[in-house]
Amino acid sequence: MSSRSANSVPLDYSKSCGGAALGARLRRASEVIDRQATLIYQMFGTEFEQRWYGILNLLHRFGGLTVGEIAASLCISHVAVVQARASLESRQFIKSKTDINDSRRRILSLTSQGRALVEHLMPIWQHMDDAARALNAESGDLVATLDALEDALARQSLVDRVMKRTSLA
Amino acid sequence: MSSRSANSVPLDYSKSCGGAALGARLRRASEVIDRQATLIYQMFGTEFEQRWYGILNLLHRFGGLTVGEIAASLCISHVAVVQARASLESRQFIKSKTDINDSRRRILSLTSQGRALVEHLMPIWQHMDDAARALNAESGDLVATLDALEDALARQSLVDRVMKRTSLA
DNA sequence: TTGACATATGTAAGTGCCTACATAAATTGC
DNA sequence: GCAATTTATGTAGGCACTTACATATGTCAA
Repeated sequence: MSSRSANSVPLDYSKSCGGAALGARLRRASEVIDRQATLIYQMFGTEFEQRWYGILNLLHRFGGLTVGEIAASLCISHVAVVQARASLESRQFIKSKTDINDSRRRILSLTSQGRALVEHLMPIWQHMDDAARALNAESGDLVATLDALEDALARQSLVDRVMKRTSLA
Repeated sequence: MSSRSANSVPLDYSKSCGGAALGARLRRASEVIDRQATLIYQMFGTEFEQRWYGILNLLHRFGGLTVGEIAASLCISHVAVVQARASLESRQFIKSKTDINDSRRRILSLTSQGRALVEHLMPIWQHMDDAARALNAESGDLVATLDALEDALARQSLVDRVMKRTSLA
């Protein structure tokens, strides 16, 4: 490596950054977790996409649900649900039918293959939960911290906080 | 809404989920922050992409750097840097030249327009830093918690933690 | 000094979300 | 009972990353 600048460039600059890098920091953490989870499914020999998790779990626990209900419950856009649905339906893990009482709605439910997939992955998910609980404890309760962040942002959004400090306020 | 199932579906199911949802939880938080930051730049009337931030900051503080140096410093892939570079260069905020001593390398640096953009955004970034510091305090030191999470994962990865609990160990 | 390997950058395609927009069906007000 | 609005779903394309692979250049050992 050239000695031109190597000495002066920090090894993990994002750690030293404030506001505008907080999102990047969170993104990086989520990507690490996602990557590791993907590896675990691979080692377990099961084709599985992260985005299936919430939907499969909800359908397994609560039976048939609409796209909108799932989106609301998982706090994601309905579009994300629609996309995951396409992916799950093409592999026949879920099926969908139009609601008899409201034909705008589409009710999703597990197929027997979907149920089998959930049963198959249950032990892995249990282990992941255990591991996550340990990680959470070791990190000083990340989950509580994320809850607190959401609360803080609900009290006053980042936009409001910044605008308050600006001539644009 | 039909009464079919509404009562039984939790409002924020991802909060009640453990391991496999931790990544989703982090992702959601990062998206909230990113979205708000995007709004702030919009209100400030400046076209700005999130992914420019780290690179512009590094180049502003440390002068010319290579793609690899930037990637290492920001803990992102070199591909992410290459893509951001294309975006920044097409708008003439940065320029690049091949390293004289090693023609595999490409040294990126700010143009005068790039420097002007950084100077223009400095006050906003300062406000965002202040706001982030406040959010960090209100959330119970999110940054420290993320540091601790990274440390915990470095001690033992999620993969190892799960495999240890599995017959695959 | 040349062949094997390592390093730096770049391209293509994928991931899991998103916003903006389109369409169809239900509801509401007049 | 019909237009205006709201609600539910769907499509197109974007974002900030990623992995897998391709190419060019440098390094090092026999």
